[in-house]
Amino acid sequence: MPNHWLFKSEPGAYSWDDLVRDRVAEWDGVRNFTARNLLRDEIKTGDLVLFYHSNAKPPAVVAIAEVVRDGYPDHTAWDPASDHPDPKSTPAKPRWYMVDIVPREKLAREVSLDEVKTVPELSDMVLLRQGRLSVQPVRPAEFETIVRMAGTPR
DNA sequence: GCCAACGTTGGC
DNA sequence: GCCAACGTTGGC
Repeated sequence: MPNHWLFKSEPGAYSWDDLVRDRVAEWDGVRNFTARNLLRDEIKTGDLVLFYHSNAKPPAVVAIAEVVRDGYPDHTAWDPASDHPDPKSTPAKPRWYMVDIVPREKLAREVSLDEVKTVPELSDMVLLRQGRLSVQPVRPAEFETIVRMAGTPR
């Protein structure tokens, strides 16, 4: 069984449409140890990802992506020309990790953060409990609930 | 643009 | 190892 996750991205930086255009993305630039540990150790090929637009109007889950490569070192960390270099990370001792994802399907309609907050069975989502974590686990039931909401008119 | 929450850094 | 200072995220 695949595991389920939620990845956040600011659409101004990298949107769902960007992923569709690129067909595959290296999920680079994550610079948080909790998220790093998930990327390095837990998130595996075949896992499903809720793609969330943060800092959007409204912030919302917009689509489903799929992991196509297990965690590997984020090479942008030791590239001084990248958007998020970290001199403490080297090829010999990588500090940050990433996975590759591909677009799987856009939700029939997006499910906003406000809407997530109204659903009792979603009240324990990491999205609500620990709002700032940009790569986070999602329970299978939570994943199913959101997908179902996306197919159901308000 | 503001600011609360919270993760990270570094002095001690 | 503690904790103050600082930086970032992200909702509003």
